Amino acid sequence: MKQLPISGPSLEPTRGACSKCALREVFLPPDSSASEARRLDSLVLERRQIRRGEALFQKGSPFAAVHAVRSGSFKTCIKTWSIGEQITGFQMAGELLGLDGIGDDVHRCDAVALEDSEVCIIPYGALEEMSRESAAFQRQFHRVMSREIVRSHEAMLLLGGLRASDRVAAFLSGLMQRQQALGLSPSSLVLSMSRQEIGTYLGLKLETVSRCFSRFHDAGVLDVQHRHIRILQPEALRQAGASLTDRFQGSS
Amino acid sequence: MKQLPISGPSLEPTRGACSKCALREVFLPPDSSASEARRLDSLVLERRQIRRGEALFQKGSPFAAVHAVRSGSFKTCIKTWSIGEQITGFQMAGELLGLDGIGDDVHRCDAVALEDSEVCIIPYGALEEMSRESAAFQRQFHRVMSREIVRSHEAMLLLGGLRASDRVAAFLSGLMQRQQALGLSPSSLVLSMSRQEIGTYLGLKLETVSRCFSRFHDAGVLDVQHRHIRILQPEALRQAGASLTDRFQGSS
DNA sequence: CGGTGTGTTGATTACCGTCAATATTAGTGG
DNA sequence: CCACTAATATTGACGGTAATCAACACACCG
Repeated sequence: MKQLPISGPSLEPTRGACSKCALREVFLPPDSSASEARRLDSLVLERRQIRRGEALFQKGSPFAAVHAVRSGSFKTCIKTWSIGEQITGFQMAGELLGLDGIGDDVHRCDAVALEDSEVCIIPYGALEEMSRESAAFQRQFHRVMSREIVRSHEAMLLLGGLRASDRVAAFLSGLMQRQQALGLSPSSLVLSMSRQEIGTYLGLKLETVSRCFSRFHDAGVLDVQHRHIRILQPEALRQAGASLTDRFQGSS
Repeated sequence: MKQLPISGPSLEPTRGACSKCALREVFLPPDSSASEARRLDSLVLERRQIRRGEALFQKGSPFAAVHAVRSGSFKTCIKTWSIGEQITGFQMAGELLGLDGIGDDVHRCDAVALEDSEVCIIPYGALEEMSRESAAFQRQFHRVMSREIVRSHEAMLLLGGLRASDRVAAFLSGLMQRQQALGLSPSSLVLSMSRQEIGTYLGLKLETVSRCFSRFHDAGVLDVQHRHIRILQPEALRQAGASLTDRFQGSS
């Protein structure tokens, strides 16, 4: 296996207020004031560039800050002696990293950049303080944590209840939705992760993932060219991976 | 499928301060003062008895409070049209229910009592308020949420990376540890959930769960008699389900 | 232009799911 | 208290899905 060095000397961080970057989506309620935006900016004292393959933090390293992905993308994974690794999530721009560390002041997983990326560093102490001062902000932070819980419960559903092809379909649907939320093309996407990594996330082997892509391709649902994916029949995908998007109660 | 009515007219709630019940373990740091304990008690205005099979809350119902299991046990599950149900966790005495609801002010899963149970009702508003007043309490609450995130990440590991028998072993190891944390016998336990439910949690069919129990029984690792389990070789179990308990980094 | 990492495809196998029959328990009412 | 029923659990035979092993194709990089 490769080493995953904690990233070396920083590249040049970009400039610009965080209240205007994706962080706004995470922390500011839709109807927030200018003063709240200023406060939000004051949280982020520092940014950091991480190169592809480097670790933002690793399991066991002390927890001090939450990170917001400003650009690029990450995977979070648990490595074990017996299994290898389980990927617990992929994070793209505007999403948070490191909430797992609050529990014991120590990170419980690795966070590795899938491409050259930049994160905003939000010191946890400052976050706590601001939560105490502003009820609105507190609420928003709790929402973020709660949604992460729901998200991983949905991942459990995916792992526990779906056949291979449906997992892949649900995975792609999810990526699509997140891209769309960022204002990017909803039908065309470039995967920043390998088949191996998708498999590790979905509880499948890379060959199985590859076969699923091929089958969707043959069926005319997707146009697959390595990591470039175009969704030709979004409806067919949603149907295959219906479990995560349907909000029905199975009564009767 | 059975109906899961929101529980009817309450049974008689028990008396006694919450700072002395299992809730203490959850919310009070080890070195907490008496005044903090009093404050904690002030959070819980009400208790509620839930009968076996009844729902404490259901997906879609408005979120207003977090619940702490005082006695008995629960399952939380997501029901979908296509899959049936995925159990996202089992909660026993001293554990929290309902954190999923904070995100959108609506519960995202059902919580159903596995046996006659009692919960403490902690209004979320009061919890927010106390979090703003006491940094120590705030920290503790964040810890609880964070640990729930880590817990479900570990569940993903289990679902994605382990063979059937190892899932069952890890599941039993986990139950054992939690029993032990409550000061109960670490070697003997009575399952409050059916094989079906264990299977639904572990992403397996009930027959597979049953077979695993039988194989462990034959191997002399467990003494299985329906829902009464005695662990004869804890070491063998831990070894089979090593993934969740090992804290190593897979380097080199 | 090789070489390495990544992805695709095929053949075979192992594990778990499915279907089905039986056993055991708990819960109910005589 | 016992008989009866429904729910839960065990066990077996069989089949399907995904893992494994292996060969090959393709891009990206020096």
